[in-house]
Amino acid sequence: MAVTMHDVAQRAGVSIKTVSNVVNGYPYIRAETRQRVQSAIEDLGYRVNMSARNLRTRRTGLITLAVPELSLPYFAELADSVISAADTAGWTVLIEQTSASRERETDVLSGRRRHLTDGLIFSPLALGPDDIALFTVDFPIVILGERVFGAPADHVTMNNVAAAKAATLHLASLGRRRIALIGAHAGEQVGSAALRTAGYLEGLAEAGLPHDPALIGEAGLWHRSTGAEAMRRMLDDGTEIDAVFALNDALALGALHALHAHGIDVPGQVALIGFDDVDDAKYSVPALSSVDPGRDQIARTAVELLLERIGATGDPAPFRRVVPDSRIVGRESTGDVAQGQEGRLVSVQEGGIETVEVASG
Amino acid sequence: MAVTMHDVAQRAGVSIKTVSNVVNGYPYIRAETRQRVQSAIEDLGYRVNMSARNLRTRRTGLITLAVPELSLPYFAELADSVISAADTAGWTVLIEQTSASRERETDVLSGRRRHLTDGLIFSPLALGPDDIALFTVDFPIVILGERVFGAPADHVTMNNVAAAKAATLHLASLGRRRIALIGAHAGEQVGSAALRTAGYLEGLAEAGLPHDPALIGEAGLWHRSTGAEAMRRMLDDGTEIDAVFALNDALALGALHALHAHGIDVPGQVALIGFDDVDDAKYSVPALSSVDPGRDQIARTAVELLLERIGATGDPAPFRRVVPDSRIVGRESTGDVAQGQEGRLVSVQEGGIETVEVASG
DNA sequence: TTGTAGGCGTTATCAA
DNA sequence: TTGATAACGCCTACAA
Repeated sequence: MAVTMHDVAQRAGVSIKTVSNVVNGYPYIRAETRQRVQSAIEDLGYRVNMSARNLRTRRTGLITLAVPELSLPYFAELADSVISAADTAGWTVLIEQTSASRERETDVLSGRRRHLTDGLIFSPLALGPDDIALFTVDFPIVILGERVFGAPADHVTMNNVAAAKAATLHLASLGRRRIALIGAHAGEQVGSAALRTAGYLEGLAEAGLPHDPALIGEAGLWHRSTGAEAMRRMLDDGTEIDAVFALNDALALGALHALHAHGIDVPGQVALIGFDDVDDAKYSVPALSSVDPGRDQIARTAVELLLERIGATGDPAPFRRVVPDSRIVGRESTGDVAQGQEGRLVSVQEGGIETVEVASG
Repeated sequence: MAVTMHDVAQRAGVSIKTVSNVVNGYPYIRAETRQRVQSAIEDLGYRVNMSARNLRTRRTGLITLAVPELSLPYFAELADSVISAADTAGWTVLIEQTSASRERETDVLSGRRRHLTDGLIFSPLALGPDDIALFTVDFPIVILGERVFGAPADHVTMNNVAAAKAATLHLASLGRRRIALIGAHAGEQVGSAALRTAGYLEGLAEAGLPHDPALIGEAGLWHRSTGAEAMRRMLDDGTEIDAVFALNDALALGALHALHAHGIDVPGQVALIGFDDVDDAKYSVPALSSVDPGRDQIARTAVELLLERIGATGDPAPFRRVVPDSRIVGRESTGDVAQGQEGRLVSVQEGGIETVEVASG
């Protein structure tokens, strides 16, 4: 049977409450008493029973991070950052994988596991603006991305349009004229695909390049395999290109594979840039240029906002939308650095913080 | 204030116990009563309070998975598999990152979070055979890997020696004579590095190749960067090689980068094989041959063994050691397939199950 | 088939 | 500075 505060109290010859005080760092305890309790705790190997504490305090000390899939490097790295940030603040993270399915994303908001944690950092991929009502719940949420603006929650997003535009302009500045896009979602109005595509189009316009639909490659899921397929299709169609902007790094690495398979030199014949700046990017051959959307800052900010709201009392603060700075990192795949050299910072797109008006939930 | 069973009972005009029975699927309830309770639950938006249930049942429904780092693709994919397997069985996974530090690994066994979950799947990287005593705890553990054999726990391990030997023999079978190893840990007696190195030496011996210390490249951490460095050092030293066995895929991808930077053709001049068969392997250029250690089966087996032990009553079953089959997957980097083709199965090393004698903890 | 009583281990309240 | 006592919300016995 597990050791309880009762056992410790008995052994130390004090009351249960005193043990509790010692455990929780209550300051007004005689040093001698504290010492005796500490010894008893160690002798008995006592550990606080979290379930009991949680029941009593109505807090679990856990937050949920809901992402599509951990095996996607971007989300694995994000999870790493979120866990570390939460850990520093003394909190523990529970990860939910949604597989980007509508059902599982809904479940995250109202399912079985909901009452296990005190708050949610949520990166939705299936839910959209029509589902805002689902976000009206009795626990704080921080939403990553811009699929569901208007939901009663804080948002931490990427600088998608500005960063995509900057990436496109960077390719244009290298003299590329036939810039393909890989990863588009036809007809979608919200989400990263739509925003990054918009940025791409803005970039083309600003560079004075025409928009050719043949240069748009669809890819529903942003995996290496779909990136490779989309690239292959475009090449097989005989579409003439001299640059590729892939909407994330997985797509870019897949595209790189397909380009290589077609005997096309990167960056000689085709310059390539991705998005996310995952760790892999540095080590592909050639090393992949990418957009660094400020992942670590996103993670830290999300945890910060969430814990702030969990700890908040009184009137709810207005919701905020935070956009970290993003950066274009030039590497070998755009010829920004010679082979074997580190990536270099090409440009920075500034983010910002704004307050969002939402009917309080 | 949150809705409790009490509120539901009142609304449905039944006792608390009846609500509890409905919630927990107790069969002997009149359909009409059940219906009434269900409606009350929905009207009120009632959710079970997990803390209270956990306190009462002494179960949390959570298990911990402790790994070094999620940003390492192998562990991200392992976590994905473990979460999925646990989810299927109705369990939730809490991930702890240890950064392979001794302190954090010890913490996993006895720290603050220990009482949050019912069991532990642990992939230690710092603790070793001298720390077996730490594993004598009052909750079940499944250990991944073979650093701490003898600990009172079930083990799920890779077929390290046999698989490494097979990988080495595969390179030899391609006519390679100067097979380098990347990722060795000098002086270490336990752990993946030691075992895979042993397999490499066995492979060399069986192929009748001499062991040349110049062909052994050290790399403490198995990251892409350290793999690239180790490879670079060896190349800069002018060591003659025609094949590389990297002890994991991250090292292999780093090595590939370094080989490329030196203008060396893979597999033309140097054949390359990794270990882990992470998703990246398929999409590097050239696609990376690798050892598939049976990750998914490892995850499923670990979850299965753990849940079995959590649910066990009565005398403890003897500890088991399970070794899934491993496979050599040949791709472009060993010239096993032509460019653009899928990998092919080169060989299978059979694992097995054995019972381990350990003084019961 | 349903209800009542009691306790799981902790923290909050209020005295002492 | 410390102690008694009452919840927190649920489940297990046992009774009806």
